[in-house]
Amino acid sequence: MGSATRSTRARPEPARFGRRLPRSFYARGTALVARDLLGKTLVYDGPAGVRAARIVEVEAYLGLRDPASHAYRGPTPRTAPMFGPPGRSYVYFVYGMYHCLNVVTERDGVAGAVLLRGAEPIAGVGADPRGLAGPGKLARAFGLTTANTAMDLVTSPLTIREAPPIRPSRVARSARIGLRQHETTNKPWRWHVIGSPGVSR
DNA sequence: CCACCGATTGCT
DNA sequence: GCAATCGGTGGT
Repeated sequence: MGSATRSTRARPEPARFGRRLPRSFYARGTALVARDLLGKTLVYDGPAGVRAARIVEVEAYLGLRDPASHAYRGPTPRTAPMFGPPGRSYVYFVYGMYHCLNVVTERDGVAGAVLLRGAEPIAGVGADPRGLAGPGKLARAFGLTTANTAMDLVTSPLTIREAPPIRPSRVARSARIGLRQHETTNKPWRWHVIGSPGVSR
């Protein structure tokens, strides 16, 4: 009926970026999702305007089997989104001054997420090629805080969009960064685009 | 209630 | 190499 044309309709999506990744993309296993996020476009159509960047560095975090994961000891108020349905954000606050953005991966009830550690500027995030190199800097450049946790990447203004894939020969895999060295935490669950200035290190 | 500490960053 | 800075978490 006529009610469909009221002002409740969503703001037009930015046309210059690719199509949003479907829910199914996020539900294929954390490691596979992590690898496939390289090259995709992170877009946030937020209060400060449209911001976008190309993802070039990620890390996978699991749940009860991963001592390095926030979800290792079970769900808490902060980590609840990690146990929620796939395709949502999990943003946490660390060191009293930084925020970090994750993409939730496993099915509802199972913990799993991919930390976005590095990206290359596309729009609205400055031109410094090193400005998004590191999870704290990336979240800051996008203006993301804990207020942005548990956002649905499939239906909200925070999205990840399709983009030309990264050649396998351009992808490196290594141990995760910033963890207390432990046999169980040094698994090769970090992926990055070789040579990109958006990689933290 | 209290004490510890971190999926970081930037400066010495 | 290390200080900054503070909310989440777990133990008392």
